[in-house]
Amino acid sequence: MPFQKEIYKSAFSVDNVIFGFDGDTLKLLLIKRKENPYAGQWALPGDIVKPTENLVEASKRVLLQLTGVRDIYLEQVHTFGAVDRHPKGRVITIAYYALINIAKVKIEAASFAEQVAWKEVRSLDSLAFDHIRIMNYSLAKLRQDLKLRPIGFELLAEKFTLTELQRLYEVVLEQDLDKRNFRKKILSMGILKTLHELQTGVSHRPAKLYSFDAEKYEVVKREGFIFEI
Amino acid sequence: MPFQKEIYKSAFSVDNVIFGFDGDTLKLLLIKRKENPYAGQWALPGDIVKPTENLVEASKRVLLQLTGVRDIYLEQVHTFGAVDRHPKGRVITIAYYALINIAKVKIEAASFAEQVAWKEVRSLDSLAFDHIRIMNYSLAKLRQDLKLRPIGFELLAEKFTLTELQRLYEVVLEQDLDKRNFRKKILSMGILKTLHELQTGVSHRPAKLYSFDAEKYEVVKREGFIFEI
DNA sequence: GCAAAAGTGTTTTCATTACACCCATGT
DNA sequence: ACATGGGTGTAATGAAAACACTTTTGC
Repeated sequence: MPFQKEIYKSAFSVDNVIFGFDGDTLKLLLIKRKENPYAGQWALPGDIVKPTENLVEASKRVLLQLTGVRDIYLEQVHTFGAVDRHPKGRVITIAYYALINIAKVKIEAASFAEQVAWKEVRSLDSLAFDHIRIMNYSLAKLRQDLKLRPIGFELLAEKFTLTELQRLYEVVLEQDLDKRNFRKKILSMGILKTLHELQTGVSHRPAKLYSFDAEKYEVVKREGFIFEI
Repeated sequence: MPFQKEIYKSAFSVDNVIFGFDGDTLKLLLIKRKENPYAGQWALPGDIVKPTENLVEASKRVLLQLTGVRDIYLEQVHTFGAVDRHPKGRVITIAYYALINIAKVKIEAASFAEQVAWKEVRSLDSLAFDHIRIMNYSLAKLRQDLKLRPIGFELLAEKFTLTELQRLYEVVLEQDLDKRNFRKKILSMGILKTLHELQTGVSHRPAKLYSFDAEKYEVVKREGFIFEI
């Protein structure tokens, strides 16, 4: 018997903070809980970790089970462990965050999720447990990371215009950026591929399309580079 | 009964990565374990979290019990949760790190610590559990944080010279810094108090003494400032 | 031909870097 | 008087910020 019985009176869970972008606003993937505690309330998709699974695996499994979302890169944010954060016992939770393109995934409620939906981050005021706090913490980390690394490409379609990319940065950072300076900077990083294709079906001058060049990024990253907007 | 029994077959611990500076090298506070697993090996001071304590509290309690170190600011680094990281069961651990001035604390082994000691970070090659990995991860975070915030003052005496401060940055970052530029920069931040006192007992021109001005730092921080060396 | 967004360069400003000599003290 | 680290300023370079007009398409 490795430890005394009493230490087993605790459990740990994972919670996923999944940000999505619809071209206009920043959204969060939430489930409506079917079961108690907090039945009927919106919550982050999360659940207890099984004894035989690693944390990120657990996070991916839970996300898939509850929302149908699969195959995404999750980054650990922080562990929340206040004694009273869960009404039914001592449950600490490890939060993970990710960015995804809303148009690329289909969401589907299952397990103890009664519904799944994308909700605007700015409109959220209450969530189950301490999930508002977890969301705010993750959002702060997202903003910080967005300034240091080229994340954010995940949130767009495969092919995107520079204006779309700029809009994404503006929405996440909640600040306006200068068009010329933004383009100069993002292009000078050498992590975009010009596709020599144009936007179609717009009633104005069509924009050039770009895609994120993961290989170039790897090279640049190895040489130790700092991404900053 | 909140959850099924089986989820209680897991536990969580905290581990402390305590960096210290002796004016010359960066050190890590370690304990020699008295008990199994890993009896006789050096390890980070850590232990299982009790059901009734918050995580940081647990971290402080464990640190005090094992090493005698009290009253320090601990920052959460990351949670490590590989299924096989603990030989006796499923134990995930939340790592905290801190910086302290070696001369200011007295360390004292107790509980399941047979010894406590400061070991040079550069000389470490193996530790109990996955503690080397945890240390490396924390060191990376320390370096990152050192560039963004004025931590590091914790590692020095109340009164210090600019050369001492520079030496600290050089040791942690493992790079040489230009004396004039370092001084220009650190002074321009307005977070140091000039004490109008001089070093004594040195066989060269005595240096001016400074102290960290926490109030000025709070003001500057509120106005949103970025510390960078 | 008008509306709507795309696309494009230059100047100014500021921060970073590189760099060498005199100063105050103890022995 | 010499050895030791303390202390100081300036010029050159490069990055960031500010800023306005022409272009291309659909209707």
